[in-house]
Amino acid sequence: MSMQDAATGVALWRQVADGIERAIAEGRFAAGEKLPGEMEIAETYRVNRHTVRRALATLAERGLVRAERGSGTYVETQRLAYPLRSRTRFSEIVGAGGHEPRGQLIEASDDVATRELARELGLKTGAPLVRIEALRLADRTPICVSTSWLSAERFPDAGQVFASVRSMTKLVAHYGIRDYRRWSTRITAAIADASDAARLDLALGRPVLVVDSTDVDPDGQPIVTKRSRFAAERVEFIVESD
Amino acid sequence: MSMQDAATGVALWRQVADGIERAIAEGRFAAGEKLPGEMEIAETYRVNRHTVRRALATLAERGLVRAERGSGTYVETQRLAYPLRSRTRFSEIVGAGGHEPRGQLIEASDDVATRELARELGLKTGAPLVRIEALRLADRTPICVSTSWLSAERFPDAGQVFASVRSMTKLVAHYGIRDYRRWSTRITAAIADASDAARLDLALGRPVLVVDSTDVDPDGQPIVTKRSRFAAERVEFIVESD
DNA sequence: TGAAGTTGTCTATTAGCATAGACAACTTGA
DNA sequence: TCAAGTTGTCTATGCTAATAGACAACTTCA
Repeated sequence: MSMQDAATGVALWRQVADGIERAIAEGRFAAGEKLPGEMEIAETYRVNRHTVRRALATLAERGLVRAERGSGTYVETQRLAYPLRSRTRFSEIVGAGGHEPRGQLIEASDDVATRELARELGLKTGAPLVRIEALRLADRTPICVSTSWLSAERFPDAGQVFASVRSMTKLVAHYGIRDYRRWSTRITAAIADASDAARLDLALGRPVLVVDSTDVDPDGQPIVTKRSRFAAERVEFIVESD
Repeated sequence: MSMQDAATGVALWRQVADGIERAIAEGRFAAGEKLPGEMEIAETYRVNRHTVRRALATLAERGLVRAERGSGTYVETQRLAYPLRSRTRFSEIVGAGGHEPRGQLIEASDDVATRELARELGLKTGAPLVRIEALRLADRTPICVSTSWLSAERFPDAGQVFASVRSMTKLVAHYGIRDYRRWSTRITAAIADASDAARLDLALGRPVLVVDSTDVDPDGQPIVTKRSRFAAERVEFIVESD
């Protein structure tokens, strides 16, 4: 009576996928952490790299991991809890969740105030503005793309400053503003457009949370108004009633 | 995010095999019971008959089921507990186990006593004997092949009698012996020879328990001496110390 | 800027899985 | 003895799994 391999009839890629999933579930790979390379996984399971790729593909389809070409495959982070209150700082929220907040400038340009922007910022229509397009990440995971408008008179060269400090908090601190608070927040949802989807590494047709917000300094003077698009599958907003 | 079939990466035959094994474990098919035909199983699982055959083959290899050509596939019985004591009756032991004892004559012939046989039966060397080759089963499962020798003088036409009664107990009762008891029992083991293997439905190279025994009547007079070959994988002898 | 390392994609080959049909070999029960 | 039903075996076909190699596309870091 020959002893049967316990896994006969179960595809290799399935065994590999189950193994990786178990490892993640057991916490042997933390959320956001980089998995070993496909070659290395192939060696540990003693299978072909293509077999590993198939296993990872199924995990990616289920949202457990995310592959980044040229970089590696990462354990998908849990949906980030994003509280909305008067003190809302991306870096603090992400840091409190155990992740490293990162930011990167996509584009900075001059703009002029539409009527809506002018009203939000307490300026006149047509006032000169600086428009900053930025991507914000937790570890390696893109969280949101935000378009910020600031007064070009009050924050000259804001684009260049942001490029170096990569943080809105640090940007305004550069201009002597040590504190600010959220003045208004409006939330809606939409389907990511092509450029946002690309930047957020989202599949086509996926939803984003669209947040229009304005921050003011301690004197109540508007500093910046933003339109941020959050990857809906990666965050959940917590509204604290007070 | 398309929902993945829970069984993707698991071969169909494996799923069928697991399903049948679970059904047996849950008692939905009793030991010794006949499974539905391969065609019927194929329909319930909605797979090809050959896929069912593969599933059954793996279960058979593990000893959970046994296929009988032309008849059906049966759930393998548990190893039969076969107590060895002075009152040892195949039919009683098998019946006590909840199975139907069956016997069938393979061959009956005249023989003469070797010195060993003569000693066992209390006869002289060269005395005329009847030799009965019989197969004994529990339900449909072959348990043992036994070669029995009886005195041709005391039990004339024993072969024909056995052919009709199919039981050693009934055979000797036919000659007026209402009771008998085990006088000696010796146990050893061997590999089944080709003919025994075929009769016991054993794979080549499988072991048999070889039991040499002699029964005597209430007066202590030897009745029959036998050499039985039990399928080792289907029985376990219980030696009761008293 | 370049080298090393990563994932993505392509072609190709071999083995196993699953299906289908036909018929043989055998058992069972009428 | 026969018909129906069963398991066993054969051929054939298409699809999936798994392996192998090569190179492209991209990121990271020195």
